[in-house]
Amino acid sequence: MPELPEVETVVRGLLQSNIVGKTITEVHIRFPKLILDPKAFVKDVVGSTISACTRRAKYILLTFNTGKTLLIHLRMTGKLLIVKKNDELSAHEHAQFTLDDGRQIRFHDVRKFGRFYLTSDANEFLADLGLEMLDEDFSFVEFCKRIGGAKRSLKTVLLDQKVIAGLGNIYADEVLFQARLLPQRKACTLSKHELKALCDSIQQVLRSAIERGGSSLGSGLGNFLNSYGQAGKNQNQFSVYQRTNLPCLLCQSPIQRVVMGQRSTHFCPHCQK
DNA sequence: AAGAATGTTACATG
DNA sequence: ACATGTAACATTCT
Repeated sequence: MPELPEVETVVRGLLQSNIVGKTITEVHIRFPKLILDPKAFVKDVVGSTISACTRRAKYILLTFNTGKTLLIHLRMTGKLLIVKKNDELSAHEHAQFTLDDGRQIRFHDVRKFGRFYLTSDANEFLADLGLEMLDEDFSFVEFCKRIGGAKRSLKTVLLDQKVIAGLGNIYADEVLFQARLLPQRKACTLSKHELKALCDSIQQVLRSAIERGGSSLGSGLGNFLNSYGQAGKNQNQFSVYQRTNLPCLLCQSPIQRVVMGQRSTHFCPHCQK
């Protein structure tokens, strides 16, 4: 689940929990593939103080006073949970960071796709990622430059993290509905007006999803939860995602589902052009 | 019980 | 170099 709004929700939760300024007294990695060199990682991080917690694309960045940055990618089912350090360990908790105030940050991941990366140069690590759509210095001109010429379909382009950072399968579909554009449209066929609609839709969809605390699908263990273990509310706002054959909210036509680039893709064949 | 699931990457093919 | 397609990762849910 975790796309930009979910990752942003996690980061805001961590900030609210006042983890910045806390020192890490103990680290346990119980799933070795989580990070390149678990032993070196533990050695490196123990004793560090968290100096910042931010987001870039779908990465959570924990910056330490040592100058190193821990980048966490949740992939499909990863979660970061804040608990008391004596809380019983549950299944799928693959890493834990004990803080000097008696709490722990735990990494929970059913499918084990999530990864940690420790770097002394976060900028270099993140250099190839695409536009940050909600940044203060976001520029529509830059957006057009990146999207406008692409010969690929809009769906593929929106999912390409090197073009635009942070959209995933859910929000790509929602954005295209909001912009009234078919996922199959080639990006290079968009008029200036349509590019503007696309740009505005991305920002609106992301902003409102963040306001609602992200999207949580279903009730399983893989479901998105924020750092307090709470579900989001945005799943109730979907216009097309997982609404196959249900009536379009605007025109009542049945929502269609096709597969593009191995991902299920939902759209209204009447409203989207 | 087969198929799909929010993400990414590596590899192959055109 | 670009575009598309497939498999793989690991597990759970429908």
